[in-house]
Amino acid sequence: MKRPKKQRQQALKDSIKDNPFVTDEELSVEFDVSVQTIRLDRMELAIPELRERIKHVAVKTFEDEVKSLPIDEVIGEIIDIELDNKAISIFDVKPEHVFQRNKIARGHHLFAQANSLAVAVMNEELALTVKSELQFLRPVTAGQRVVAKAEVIESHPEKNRAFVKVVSSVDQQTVFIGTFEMYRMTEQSEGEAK
Amino acid sequence: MKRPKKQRQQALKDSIKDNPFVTDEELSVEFDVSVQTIRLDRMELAIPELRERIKHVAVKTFEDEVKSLPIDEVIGEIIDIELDNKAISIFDVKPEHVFQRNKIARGHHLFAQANSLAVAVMNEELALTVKSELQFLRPVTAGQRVVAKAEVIESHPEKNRAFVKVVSSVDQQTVFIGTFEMYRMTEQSEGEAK
DNA sequence: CCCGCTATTAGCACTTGGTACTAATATGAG
DNA sequence: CTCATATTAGTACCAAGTGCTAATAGCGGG
Repeated sequence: MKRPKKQRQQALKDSIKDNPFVTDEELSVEFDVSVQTIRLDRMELAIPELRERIKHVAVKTFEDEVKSLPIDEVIGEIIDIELDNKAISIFDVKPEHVFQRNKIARGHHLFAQANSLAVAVMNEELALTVKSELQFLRPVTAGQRVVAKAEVIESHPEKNRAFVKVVSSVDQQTVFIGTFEMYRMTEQSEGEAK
Repeated sequence: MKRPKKQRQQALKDSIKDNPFVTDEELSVEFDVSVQTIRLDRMELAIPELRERIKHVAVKTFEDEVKSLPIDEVIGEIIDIELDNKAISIFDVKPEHVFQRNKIARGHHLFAQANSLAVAVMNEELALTVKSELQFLRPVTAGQRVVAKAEVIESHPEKNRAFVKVVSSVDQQTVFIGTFEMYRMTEQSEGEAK
C-alpha cells in the first residue's frame, strides 16, 4: 500500500472535520482498517480524540454565546438609557465584524448598533423602523470601540411616530450618523403583518 | 439538614448552567458533599453527565454554524449576479431574526441583506457604503422569504462612486427600499483608517 | 529467495468521568 | 427511641480513549 496511507489520512482529516462526532471505531469501519491504524493516523495528524474534539467545539460555542447573543438582540452594550429621550451604547468591533480584505467594519454592524439603540430608546420591543438615512463618514476597523449616542429629536405621540438621531463615534471622531423615523406599535395594532 | 438539600440542588442547577464543563468531583468540593450526593442530586434533577452536557452544547454550536456563518459574510443567498449591474439574493426570515414580542423581523437584518448585496454587486469586498436611505414599507415576519434585487443606477468610475438601489419584496409585495451610495476602494487606498 | 522497511494489526494495562447498584451510616422529627 | 430520609462508601462495569510492546503483512531491491 504505497499511496493509500496518505490518501486515507487526508480523507480521515476531511471526515473528522465535517463530523467531529465520529469515533475511532466508526472511522475504522468507514476506511476498512483497524482501530489502531485510525489511532496511529490521528497521532500523525495530531487530531485529538473524540471527547477533546467535542469539547473544543463546545467551548467555542460557549464563548461565542456572549458575542452571538447580541447579534440578534441588542447589538452593542447599552450603558445609559432614558426612555423616550436618549441612550448610549458601545460596540467593540471584533475581527468577525470586518471585511477580511481591508479590515473595515461591515456597514450593517454599525447600522445594527444604531438601529437597535433607536429601537431601545423608544420603548422595549414595540418600535419599528419606518425610514432612515445613514452616512458612513469614516471607516471603522477591528479593535476599535464605537460609541453610539441616540437622541429622540422629534416625537408625535398622536401619530405613534418619533424621529431618532444616532451619532456614532470612535475616539471622539464621528464615524456614522443615522436618522431613524420610528413607528411605535400599540399592543392592539400588533397582529397585522401579512 | 432540613433545607440545605433543596438549596444545594438549586445552587447545583445554577452552577452547572453557567459552567456546564464542571465535573461531579469539582462540584462535590464546591458544595462540600460527597461525589455520590452530587450524582444523586443530578439524577433527581435529571441533569446529564458532563460528557453529555458538553455534547449538547457542541451539537448546538455545530448546527448553528451553518446559520451563523451567513450572518457575518453575505446575508442571504445570492442567486444571480452581474457585476457592476445587478444582483438578486434571497433571505429566509427565521425565528432568530424577529422580535420576540411581535414576530416582526428586525430592521437590521433587512438592511444587512440589502447592504451585503449592494457590496457584492460592486466588486468583491472592495466597496464601502458611504450613505444610504432606507424605507421599511411593510413588516416582514418569520417564515417569509425576502427577495432583494439590487441595481446599479448610477456609476462614476472616475470618482470611485456608484449608486445602488435595492428593492426587497415578499410575495411580489415591496417591503423595503434602500439606496446606497458606494465607494469603491482601490488596492492602494486601503490602508488609511486610523 | 531472503532481507529490510514501512504499514498494519493485536493485545494489555491504565485513565476519566461517569452509571448502576448495594450497603452502611448519619441526622433529624415525631 | 425509632423511623424515614439523606448522605456516604464501595464495588463492578462502560465508553472511548492513551501508551506501550509485539506480532504480522506486503513489498521492493539486491
